[in-house]
Amino acid sequence: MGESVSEGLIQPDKDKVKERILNAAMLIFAKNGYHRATTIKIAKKAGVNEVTIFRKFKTKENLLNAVIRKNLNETLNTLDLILCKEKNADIEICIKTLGINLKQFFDDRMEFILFMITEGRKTPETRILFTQFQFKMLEHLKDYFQEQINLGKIRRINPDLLAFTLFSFIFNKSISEEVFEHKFLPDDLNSFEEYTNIFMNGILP
Amino acid sequence: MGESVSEGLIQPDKDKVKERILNAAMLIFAKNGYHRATTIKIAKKAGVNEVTIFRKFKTKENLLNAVIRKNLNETLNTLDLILCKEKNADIEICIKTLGINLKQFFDDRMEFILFMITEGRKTPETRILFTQFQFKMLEHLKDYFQEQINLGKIRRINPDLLAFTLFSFIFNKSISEEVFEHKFLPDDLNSFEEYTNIFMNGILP
Amino acid sequence: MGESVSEGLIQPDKDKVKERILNAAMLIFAKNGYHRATTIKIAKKAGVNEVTIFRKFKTKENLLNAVIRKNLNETLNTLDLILCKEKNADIEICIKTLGINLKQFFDDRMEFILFMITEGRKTPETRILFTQFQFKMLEHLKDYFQEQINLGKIRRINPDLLAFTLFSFIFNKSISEEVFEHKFLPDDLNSFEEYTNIFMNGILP
Amino acid sequence: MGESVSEGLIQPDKDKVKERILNAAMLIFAKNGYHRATTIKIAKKAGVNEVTIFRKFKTKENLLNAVIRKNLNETLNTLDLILCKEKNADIEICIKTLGINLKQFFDDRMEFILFMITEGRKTPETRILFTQFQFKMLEHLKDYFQEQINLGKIRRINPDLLAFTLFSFIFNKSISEEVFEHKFLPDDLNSFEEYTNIFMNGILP
DNA sequence: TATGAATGAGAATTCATTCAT
DNA sequence: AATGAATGAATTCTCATTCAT
Repeated sequence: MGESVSEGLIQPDKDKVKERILNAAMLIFAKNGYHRATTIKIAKKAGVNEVTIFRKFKTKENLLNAVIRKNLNETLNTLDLILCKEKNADIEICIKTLGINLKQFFDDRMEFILFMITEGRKTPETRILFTQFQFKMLEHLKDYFQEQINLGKIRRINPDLLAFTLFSFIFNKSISEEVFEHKFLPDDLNSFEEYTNIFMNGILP
Repeated sequence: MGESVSEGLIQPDKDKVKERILNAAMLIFAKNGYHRATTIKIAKKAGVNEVTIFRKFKTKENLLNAVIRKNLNETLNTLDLILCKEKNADIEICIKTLGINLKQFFDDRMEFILFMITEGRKTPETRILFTQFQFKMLEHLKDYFQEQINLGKIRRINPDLLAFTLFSFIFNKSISEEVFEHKFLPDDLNSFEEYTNIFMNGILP
Repeated sequence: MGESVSEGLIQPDKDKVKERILNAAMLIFAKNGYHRATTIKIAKKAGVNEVTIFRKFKTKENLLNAVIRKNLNETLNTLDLILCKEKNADIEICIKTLGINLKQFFDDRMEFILFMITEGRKTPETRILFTQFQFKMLEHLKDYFQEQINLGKIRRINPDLLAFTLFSFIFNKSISEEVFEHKFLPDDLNSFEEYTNIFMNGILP
Repeated sequence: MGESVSEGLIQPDKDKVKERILNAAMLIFAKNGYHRATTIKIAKKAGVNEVTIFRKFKTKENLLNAVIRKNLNETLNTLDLILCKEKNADIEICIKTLGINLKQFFDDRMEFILFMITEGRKTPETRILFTQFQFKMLEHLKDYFQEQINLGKIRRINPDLLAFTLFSFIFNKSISEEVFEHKFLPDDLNSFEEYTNIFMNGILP
């Protein structure tokens, strides 16, 4: 129905097609990996003719890059939202909330992230792009910790290391749950509670 | 016929061939991913005829499973060595040494681990196998921490969580360095020193 | 709607479009051969939309024929000019000048002529067309020689043969220079001078 | 030895396959041109599976080059035979015989030569190869004329030019008959007779 | 009339796998 | 037991051509 004949609606079909292909490709790529993701599967999923893909993206490799770029950008934007929100709350609460949100964020995208880790590594262009993704995330966290150090709320520790430590725990929890059959730490909420405790107080008695 | 100098001898080369194929396959798989790793490339690397692979392993999928099983076993054995060594030392020293060793261990195998993460996930059999890998590692660490808790050397915290926290940091450092262009934390030794400090004392002033 | 400033005007551009397509097609065909010459390349060169080609010419094969017909006609007209000019001059001068002009004429069109030789041969219609091209040229030359024979300026020799002999030399010089890396006879002017000498006096001492 | 059961026949099938493919390719290429000559057509003609072509020659382009190289070599060898034969006979007879032989030689290969002219021109390697072909032929002729000049049997004229002139007539006759519908000079024997007359005595009365 | 979007029919090429020796 | 030769099934990609506006 929607957008047609006249109706006067705003959004024309214009690049809906390109968009549809990108979305389909993203799903198929993430689920199957680059090679098992055939252009015909993608075309079917997108509801277009296979050739249309080549008209729009020239080569499969190109399509891959377009998919990565698009999703990375969207992902970075979402990330900004998450990271900016909690800055002024109490530090313990902040870390917990941020953890929960970030975990959800990774969980939602883990298939794509794993895809990036393996396929993205091969072309230098996407490798750089993907590096930015991690870098940006870590920089955000680092800034937050730096600020807290300046405010005297935490000890003077290398804020890069703090950022990396926190990131590792959350990212790894997400990746483990996606990759392995077995959940070593079953419950997110409790885990974060406990983790924050360790992170803040250390393990010594 | 050809190469059999004399018929009746013990033929120690017997399954050197199978071994050679498995080693070659492991390298080619890890470097290229399952699909880019063609049987002909593997055959060339192994110095055997392509068909020999099919004689020995029937299908490429089979070869993949054999490779994974073999490498996972070897890997688990190596892991045992690392994890058992340091148990009785001072806790801080122990964690640091273990970190260094584990990091080296991951670095050496990261290509294969990444390969497992992506390709292993697809066949249930290897997925289970791979799960054991993580499980075993975490169990070892957990046991260590449980012991330390019992000895009163660290507070009563969920030892699973402790294991997972430590593992995350090390594993993530290794994976980051393999996947991303940019090293966020440049130096292993210093990083571990600092990390151990946080891990043990927390971040609060 | 777009570009039609006002509806009712005479549109002199009318079949400028067809013309533009034909010119573009001629260049692309000659440079690439029929198959490498894609309709999209032609469209781009002509500055029109690909579909316009099909509006105007129905099929690519049709376009080919139109191109050939057009260029052959233009070519034949140009040829007429060259061949008619020199008829009354001294015979040696005439042959030399004609040689130079004809050579230039071939050089300018050799890509197209080579294209005709290979692609034109395949469709009977264009084959006939192209045959006329050679025929007309040879007839012109023949008439000239017949006339000279009648005037007693040259011996009674088969004028067809004379025409063909002269034509061969010039045509072959042009084709050789286009096709081969190496110029066997470097300089046109000298070569024609010498050639005319042989042609007129033979090789015997 | 070797290959087989019994039969004891000399010629093993060894590279008959490669040979068969080359021969089939040569025919299909010459008849259809590079693009119309599909690998499947070639495979069918050669009586092998399409893939075998790629096993043996990697790419279609490669096959093209192999075909050209092979045929050019065979052609150059045949040429040697023709050009060497008649050196000591009477000059007029020699030229006539050589003409007849050369004409036959071209007629037999004209499809391939035309194919070379158009497709060979595109890749530099084959272009050079093909240049040699013409060069060799002209050098042979030139040497012959030089000798005759030294013996005082013909006037002191640029022997390169003599070679080129003779070659042009013969080559052009062959090419014309292949390309055009219409034979301008119908009969080879008579034509050569007459041509030799002109070539030796010139056209003046 | 002109065109942006879409497509069906092949094309080359790759690859795991089987056959015959 | 091992291998060189051969192949069927897929896959990416190209191209002329049609559709809908």
